[in-house]
Amino acid sequence: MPDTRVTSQDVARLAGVSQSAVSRVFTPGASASAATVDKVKRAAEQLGYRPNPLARAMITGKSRIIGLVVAYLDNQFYPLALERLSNALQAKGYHILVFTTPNRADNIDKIVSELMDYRVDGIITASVAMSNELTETCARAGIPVVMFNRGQDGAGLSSVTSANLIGGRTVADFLAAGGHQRIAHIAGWAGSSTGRDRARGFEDGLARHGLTPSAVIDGRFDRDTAIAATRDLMDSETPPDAIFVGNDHMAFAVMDTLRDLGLSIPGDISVVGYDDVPLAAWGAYDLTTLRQPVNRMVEATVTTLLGQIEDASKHPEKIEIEGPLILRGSARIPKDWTP
Amino acid sequence: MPDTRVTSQDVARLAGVSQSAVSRVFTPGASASAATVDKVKRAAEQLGYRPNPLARAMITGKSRIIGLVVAYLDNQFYPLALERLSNALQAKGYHILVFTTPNRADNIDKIVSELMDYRVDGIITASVAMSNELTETCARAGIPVVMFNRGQDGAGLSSVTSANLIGGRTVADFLAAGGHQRIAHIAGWAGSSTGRDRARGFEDGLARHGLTPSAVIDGRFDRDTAIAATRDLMDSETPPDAIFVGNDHMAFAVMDTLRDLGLSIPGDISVVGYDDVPLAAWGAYDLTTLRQPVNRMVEATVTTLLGQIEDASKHPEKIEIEGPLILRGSARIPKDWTP
DNA sequence: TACAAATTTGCATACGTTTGCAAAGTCGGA
DNA sequence: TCCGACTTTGCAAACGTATGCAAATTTGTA
Repeated sequence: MPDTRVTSQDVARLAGVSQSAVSRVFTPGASASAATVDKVKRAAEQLGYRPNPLARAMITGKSRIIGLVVAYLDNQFYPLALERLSNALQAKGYHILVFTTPNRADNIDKIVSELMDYRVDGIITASVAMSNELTETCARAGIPVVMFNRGQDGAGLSSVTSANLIGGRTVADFLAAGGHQRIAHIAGWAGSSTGRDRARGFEDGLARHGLTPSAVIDGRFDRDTAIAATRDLMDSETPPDAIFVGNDHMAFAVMDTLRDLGLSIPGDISVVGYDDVPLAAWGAYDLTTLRQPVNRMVEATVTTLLGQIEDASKHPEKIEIEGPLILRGSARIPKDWTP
Repeated sequence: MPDTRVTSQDVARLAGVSQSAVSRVFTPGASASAATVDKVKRAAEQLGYRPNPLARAMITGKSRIIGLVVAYLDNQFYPLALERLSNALQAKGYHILVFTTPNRADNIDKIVSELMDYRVDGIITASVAMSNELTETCARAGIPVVMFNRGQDGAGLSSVTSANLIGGRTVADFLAAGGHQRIAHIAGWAGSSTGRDRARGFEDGLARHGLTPSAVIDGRFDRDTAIAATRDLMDSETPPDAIFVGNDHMAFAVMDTLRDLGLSIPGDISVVGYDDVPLAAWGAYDLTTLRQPVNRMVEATVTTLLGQIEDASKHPEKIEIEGPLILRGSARIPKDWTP
């Protein structure tokens, strides 16, 4: 009957060895004879012993805990990423300590302090930007940070994003090839690299076709803002016949609003999103969107982070992963379209 | 310039007091003179000292970490709950360590072991059932557990759910009053208390009106299963004119499928869900559904859990929270309907 | 068989806190 | 002014593990 609080001492006593021996048996790198390993394992099994990760963390300085800072979970993309990240890290013996935050900069300061208190081995920020000052703090404390789905100008931190510039350009090509005349953009939050890059790629892309967006509005990655923006666009003298929306979450709001106005999609107007969250494939929206390959992004995030944890001399890297445009029913498809 | 790894020793040295004094200043209950408090705070500020929670956890046995076990994050209800839980717990100085699991029982065993390794102060399981054996293990280890959105027959554990029986009954009343003739139920997973209770409440409710469900199919809280179930239902000789679906997540699938079949909602058939996730309010679905008051459920969860943590003698309690039926456009509304 | 090299083992210490205990200090009232 | 009651303080021992070091044991080689 395995009971509470059994320590390496107890195991040592039962196995007739020293506490150090027990420790060594449970420490991957350490040396112990086959005989000791056997005795100790047997005793440990019998008592139901498992090493205390907290005590271990104290002495090694490694907690095997990764801090995850996340802002909003209402955009389906993030829970999905969280789930995948947790699975991948669990498989490697790490766990995720969650910190939620409204996207206020001052708040992040506090949160990073708390993270450092817990001696997390690494930090993943999802949809959250880090000030340069904060970057510096983490670097000095030797805690690797990976920004997930957000970039940063300085070379200080690792980041994993999709190829937002290329993605924006692809959408531009697609909409231009579709023969749309007035193409508007409800952009992702201008305060985020992700939002800016998609917008820039999009405008660049249009320019190549001699076009320019009929309007660009900051949607702030927010549903209500996107709804208001859509209303404004459609109220104008020359409403758009296509809208590229900065992410799927807003695109759904846009589609709801357009239908509210009695418009047909894509008959009257095309809508293209960004992310390809599962909901985009559901019948009610059937949204044409540029996929962010969440699996590969998660994989890259974990690899980079663990790499930096295991080898502190490793340099931060900025990883961009390209995703395809997923053709569905919310936007007119050009004849002979090839991506 | 606050730097890495400053300990209470360093602060003590600078402040000219003993290390214990520093500890006492940072320990809420302890006694220290105003003069010491001042000296220590000043020194701590200057060095950028913050107590190490791991060391604290070692000695007190309290980690201020709550383990959260969660199965699937694709049903919007759970990320939302997670976010709220995290916020509420953070406000109380606790943090969430996430454990994801496919819903396999054997897996849960391992996960609970890991949780106990980390000496979590409490456990919240969301949409996950606990075996009686496991319940026993936690009880013996003195770790309080609250099951969120899932109940259990034995009296061993606390649980917080909505009033699923009453909810199911309310939906039955509503659909019966709407004059529907053949009412089917695509139920939540029969392996979950939540799914069973809603189904039972629903059948009881119909019985009161002298009705019986035209069909009951286990949808397993799964989108694909729900789609298949819907197809089966509509393929039958006497297809239903109303479907009560065990949760919103499946209800969306049902609506997509019905529309695919060219049916009009609620003209040809009414659909009612359960949860009232944000998506239910969006234009594309506009789903009539029974609300699970997530805020109050989270509040109750946190209160119960922290209560048990702070007072170990407290008994587990089973809390049920009633929610209203939210009337929207997916189901015919009876004249003069009052809940 | 003997001896050097390599491996295994135990001892003791460290990690950064909290806390029981006893000594020292503070305060008020007679 | 003196004494008891109460508060504050420092000392030292925990908490459960990892690890450097030196002693002990095993292994390999001539």
